[in-house]
Amino acid sequence: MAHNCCTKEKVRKGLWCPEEDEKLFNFITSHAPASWSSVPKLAGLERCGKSCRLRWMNYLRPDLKKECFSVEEETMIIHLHRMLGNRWAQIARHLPGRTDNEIKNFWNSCVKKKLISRGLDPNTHNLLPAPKTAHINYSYHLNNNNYNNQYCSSTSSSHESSPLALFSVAPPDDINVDHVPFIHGHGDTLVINNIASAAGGSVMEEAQQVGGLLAECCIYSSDRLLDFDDSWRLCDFSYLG
DNA sequence: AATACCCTCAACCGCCGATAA
DNA sequence: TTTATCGGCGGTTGAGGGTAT
Repeated sequence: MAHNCCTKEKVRKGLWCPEEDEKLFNFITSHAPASWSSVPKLAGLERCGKSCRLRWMNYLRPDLKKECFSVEEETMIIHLHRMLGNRWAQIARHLPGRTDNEIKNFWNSCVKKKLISRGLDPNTHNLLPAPKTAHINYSYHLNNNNYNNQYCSSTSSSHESSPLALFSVAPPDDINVDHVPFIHGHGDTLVINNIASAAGGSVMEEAQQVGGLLAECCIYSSDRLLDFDDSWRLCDFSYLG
């Protein structure tokens, strides 16, 4: 059923001009309209009430942030999307000054592509079928004052080696936070399967206690994005040629 | 310089649930 | 209980700007 305000004649559509913005802004900030459907007539606008509401909510509201999304906001959006799916309005409630529309656009134009490039399905946040896999020979050693030079290793076979390949690592059953993998290759993406369960679900907290520095790598578990923290670092692995 | 293609994002559309009459 | 209206939401569109050819 059409909204009452939308069925009236002389309803403008399309982009808002500065004069319209000024009329709407002045009206809303100086009145408390009972309903959005009454706004166009009272504010002297040839728009429907829905359009006025949208313009106010998404653009004119004084509490809106105008700057680009921060890294923290992006991380928050990814986390919330994993939990809530495409419930943009709910996600927006956790990000003050951001609108559902803005977050939706940001997701569709930027975040989606980033996740895909990291080998993750943006809808499910699970791993996509890897276009390339490289079984690697990897070793773990601690990079921490208390545990320096402790070392253990595990091996697997290798199909190919490319410094920028997306690769999947199946850690040994006994992986734990005493055995933090060391990664070379900044910007690479390392996918660690089952690390959360292997570490009792608190690998990040434990890893922070282990200490070290953070490498510029992207690290994911197969079922959730792991939170980075500057207090620990993944260090070394080597490909089998 | 001209054209095609791509990307971003503001705005619209259609649907849904809540509420009032 | 039914109907009309509204606010709110998610999906989609298309204008306009940027980039590649």
